[in-house]
This record gives sequence, structure tokens and C-alpha cells, in this order.
Amino acid sequence: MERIGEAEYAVMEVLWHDAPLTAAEVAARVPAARGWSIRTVKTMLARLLAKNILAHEEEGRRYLYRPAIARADYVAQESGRLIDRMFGGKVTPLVAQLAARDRLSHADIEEIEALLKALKQ
Amino acid sequence: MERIGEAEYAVMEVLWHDAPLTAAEVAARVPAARGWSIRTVKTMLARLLAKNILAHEEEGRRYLYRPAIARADYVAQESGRLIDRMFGGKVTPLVAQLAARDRLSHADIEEIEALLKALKQ
DNA sequence: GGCCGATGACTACTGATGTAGTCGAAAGCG
DNA sequence: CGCTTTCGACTACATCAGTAGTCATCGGCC
Repeated sequence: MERIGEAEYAVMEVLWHDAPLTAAEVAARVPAARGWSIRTVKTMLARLLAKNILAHEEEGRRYLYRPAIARADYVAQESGRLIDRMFGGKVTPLVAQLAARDRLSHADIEEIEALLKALKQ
Repeated sequence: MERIGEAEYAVMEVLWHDAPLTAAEVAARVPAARGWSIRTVKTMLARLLAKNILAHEEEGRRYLYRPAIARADYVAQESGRLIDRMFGGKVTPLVAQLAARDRLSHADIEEIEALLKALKQ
């Protein structure tokens, strides 16, 4: 699977949330903070198409875009990449690291414990 | 903190493992799989210096390079970035995702449970 | 003491990414 | 039926990252 850049990812988020959409609709839903022109959004769409990360179908004179890969798959790939690179492929050091950096609240810990308990069934 | 590219990261790994080192020493320790010339390594070192991710001191006619940021800080930043982007800043969905993708062995689960238990003390 | 090799400074080139402009066709407005 | 808007296709251009070359210099070897 090809890499997705930061800006391209913002476009994917829109389409993972709601699809299919036209280019104009995507542009309208991209976070306004980016301040993108419609041109920019269209370039992103074209590149994501070229990478086979999006698919499109014609709708009259326009295209409707939809993701060609599931968000979960992409997220899994990126998580795996981080864990491989930073933590030698082991998950425990990641959790330890998060804990040491106070990224884990008490509630988080409870939640994760419950989750793990369920996994052991 | 500035971003570090994939190749730059490989250089940082060497220096996080052992520092200070000369450019030649770094080149010798970078994974051979990369097949880098000494030139490439020196370019990396210069760029990392420019980004203030490395520091150097003169040693005769050469430089000795050492990290200017701790590996743990970098790792924390990157982990946080991933979690913010992909999981809305929440850690539990990350763990759930890893579990769903079989990144968690039984032993991992035990380890994490022990870790969390210790955290609750 | 002159040549060779290592060293840092600077430069080069390619591909990806972020951001956007141009252009011709189609479609709707008046 | 012509004018404006909209659409996709193509093009442009800056920056960064990856990979490496050139050049002047400095220090050691013969």
C-alpha cells in the first residue's frame, strides 16, 4: 500500500467518514483550518486515485470518489510501522512509554484492562 | 521539534545507541542494508545539525556528533502524533486496534496487564 | 617536501508532497 | 444562442528528503 501524506490524509478522513462524494463536497468538508482552494483538493483526489487509494465512478459530468482501502487497514499499517520502527515491533514498550509520559489516565488503564480481560476469553 | 525523515532516523538510531561519533564511525554503523556512501551519511548529519537534532563539537579537524534530543522524547512525540491523528488522542482504541489485528500475543497481554497493575499502585 | 586520502562546505539532481494555476469542454442562465 | 460557471486534465513551482558529486584543505606517508 502506498504512503499517504499529511494533506492527503485529511482528504481521506473526509471520505472515510462519508462517501461517495464529489470533489466539491470533499472540499466543503475538509477542515477549514487548512484554507485550501478547490484546486488543491482536486490535486489530492487525483493523486490518491493514481495511488489506488481512492476509486471513482462517473456521475454525469463529474466523479464520485470513495475510498479504495478501509480506514482500519490504513490505521493498522501505520500503527505497525510505528511499533516496528520505534519499539522493535513489541507492543509492551509502547504502552510503557505512554504510561511514562502520562498519556494514560486512570480511566484509560481501567478500559484497557477490561479490554485485555475480554481478549483472554 | 522538527520532523525527522526515515533515512535521517536511521542515523539518529546509531547516535542514540552510541555517541559521540565521527561521521565515518556513523557511516560504519548504519545498517549495511541501506548501502549508503559516506557522502550520504554526511549530508544526513549536516541536515540533522541544521535542525538542531544533533550537536557537534570539534575534535581536531573533524567533528564529533551527538544527539541533541533524547530518543525517549522523540519517540513520545511520534507516538503522540500517531495517537492524535488516528485514534483521536485516545490510547484505548490503539490497543483495541492492535488486538484486533493480532499484534498482541498472549504473552503481550500478560505483560501489559502486569504493567498496568503496577501503574495503579 | 610533494602526493594521497580523509574531511567538511557547498552543490546537484530526483521524486514526493503541498499548494495552486491554465485550458478546453460541458452545462446551465438569461 | 452566447456568457459564465464548473468540471476534469494537465501543468507549475516551491520545499523537502534521499542520494551523491565537487572542491578546497589539512594532515600524514614515502
